[in-house]
Amino acid sequence: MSQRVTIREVAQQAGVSVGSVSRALNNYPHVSEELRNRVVAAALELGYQPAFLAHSLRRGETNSIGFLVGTIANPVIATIFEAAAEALADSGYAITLVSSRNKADLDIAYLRLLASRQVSGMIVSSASESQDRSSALINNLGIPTVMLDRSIPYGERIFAVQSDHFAGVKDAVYHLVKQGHRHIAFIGGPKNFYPTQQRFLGYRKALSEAGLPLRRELIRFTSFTETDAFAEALVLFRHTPLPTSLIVAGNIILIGTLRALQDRGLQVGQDIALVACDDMPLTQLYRPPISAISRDLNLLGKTAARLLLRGIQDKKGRTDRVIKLPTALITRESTARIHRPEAV
Amino acid sequence: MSQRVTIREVAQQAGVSVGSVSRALNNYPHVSEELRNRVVAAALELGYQPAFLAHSLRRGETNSIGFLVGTIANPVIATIFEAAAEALADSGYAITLVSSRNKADLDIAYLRLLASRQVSGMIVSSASESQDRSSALINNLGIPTVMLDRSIPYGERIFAVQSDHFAGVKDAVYHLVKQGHRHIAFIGGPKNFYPTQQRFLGYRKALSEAGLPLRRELIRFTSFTETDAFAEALVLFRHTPLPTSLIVAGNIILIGTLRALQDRGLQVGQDIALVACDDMPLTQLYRPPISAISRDLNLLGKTAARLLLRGIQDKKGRTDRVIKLPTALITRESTARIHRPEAV
DNA sequence: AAGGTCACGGAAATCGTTTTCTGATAGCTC
DNA sequence: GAGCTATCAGAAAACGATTTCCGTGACCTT
Repeated sequence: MSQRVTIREVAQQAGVSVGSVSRALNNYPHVSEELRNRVVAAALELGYQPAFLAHSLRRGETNSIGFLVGTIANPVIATIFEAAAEALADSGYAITLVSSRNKADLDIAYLRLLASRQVSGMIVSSASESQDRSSALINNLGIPTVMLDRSIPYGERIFAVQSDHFAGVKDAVYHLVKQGHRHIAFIGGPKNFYPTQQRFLGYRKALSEAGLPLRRELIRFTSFTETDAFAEALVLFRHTPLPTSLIVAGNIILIGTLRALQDRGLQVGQDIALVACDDMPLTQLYRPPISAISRDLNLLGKTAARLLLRGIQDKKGRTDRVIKLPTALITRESTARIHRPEAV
Repeated sequence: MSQRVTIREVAQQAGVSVGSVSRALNNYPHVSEELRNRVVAAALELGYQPAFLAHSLRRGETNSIGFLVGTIANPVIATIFEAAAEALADSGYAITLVSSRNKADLDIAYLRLLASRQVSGMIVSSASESQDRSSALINNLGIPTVMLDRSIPYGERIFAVQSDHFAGVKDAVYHLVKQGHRHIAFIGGPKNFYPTQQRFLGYRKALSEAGLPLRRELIRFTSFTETDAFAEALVLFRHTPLPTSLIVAGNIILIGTLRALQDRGLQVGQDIALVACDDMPLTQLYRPPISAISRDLNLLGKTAARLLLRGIQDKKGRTDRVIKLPTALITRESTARIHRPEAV
């Protein structure tokens, strides 16, 4: 139907050679003003759009970025993505987004797909148990890559931007301790998941600094699904005596936990104090509002984009390879005061 | 560094001609089992990955789909995207995702970008005021396109998959009327936004069927931002007498509305009955749980993908060009019964 | 034994650009 | 006016695949 108009036709229309058209359109030096005008006019008239594929093939780069996520349906990830996408688009990159649904096989398959599509760079935020395998693959591919909230692999042009979950949870524990809590429970994501590890380390560190014992029965780890989180939370809530406070490490897990609380007829802030990770509409609007370890998702995305762009351009890996961003504890009614002093 | 291995080297390694390698790898007929094995072995050994760019350039198609959204940070859109992405990936397509942040200029720019990247098809769910301009552009581009929850443009290979918002809101109004409500307010998105239009039509239709008047002062339209929704909701709540029930058309708008309710100290289900559009964790977990007009987002995404794949393959536009999917009203405590009979 | 099909090789055209290489023209110096 | 240097134009070679064309044996059928 609408046959693609090629550079050859533009050249013919303008009465110049093909090479000159290319030089004129790509703002090369040694091109007379008159020629450039003639070419631009012809291109405009014919509605010429350079063929992306031919351009990239010759240039050897696609100007596109591969973005691998565990699931984009997680609003936290989606927000980070959007911020990064804006920054990358400003620099002329388009993003190929692949979602592995947290399946290890798909992580690998998608990384290969992105490589075969010759992306100029990658941002990776997958979350399967295949950390090692996919890290190794990322190293081998030799594509500049930014790991989002993941531990960094050993490679040359591999970078990472992380949130300081360790400090975040430490702050949260301090806060709870100050409110008088001594039975502080913890529900985290998978054990080999970087944010979970950092949060748990912060939890342990803060407890030990406060002189409180680490109680195995107050600690649960779960997968990323609401149903698993629900089940693990129930296990925790069946324990007697009920812990007086709880730190929930993850927004999906929070949903499962809240369901479990409602299932057991427990009131947030009344029967148990609650701190969530990541401040979302749900934590703000819940009754009572839920204290949260917040972080600037927008900044996270923008930083990842900037880091990647530098990684793509710089031949020398001179820049810092890891950037750690702060968290901030927002206290709300869910941790306002202790309502069960007898349990403390 | 890791020099790309070309088809020529594979041919040499396998001791066959370049053409045979291509035929063997692409499952062409007239290729002996033995040759195919030899080629596959050589390819595996060398770690050969066909160059995507060269392949696409010659074949004239990229096997990639452009996906344009207003914002992927909206969980409803993200969920639909994920479902569609899975189906498309199964058919060997990768997705280039662009997010216009509901800006009209960016809608146009991104559509052009996708076209210049020679995507095989597009799924479009943008939501700016540029409906007409972008519709016209989509028609001109001649790329098979599925509109997500949008009115369908006139073009040949343009399709649409929509939710039956009209019926959904009608059901909601019927439900409220049955509960005894006669002052039913409505907060919608932008007026030229297809779902808003359909929902408002359903609202009007149901009111008139129930013999209730359409009261201008009970109807508000807002943009997609929480802050705008908050402001519009406040205007509504300052009106006296307060409407006894409210239908909120959109999940972002719901957030703003809930904030406004809390700001005014109004209790959901107590001071005002509430029906939301789209069932989300927030509607389920809110206290009291919020009635919602639900729809199968997964089905929506899968259907869009299927429709697009058919549109790409079929030369003849024989298939239905619009698919409408049902909604289902889920009643919860937010509309359980009237607590202010005096106001009815 | 003639004819047909099948399985391949080898070379070359093609996709639509960019980039290199080779000239050509103009302007300048002396 | 010869010689030299910028400055550009035009032809052709890439980029790495797919695809076509032609040719050649080998095998099968009748």
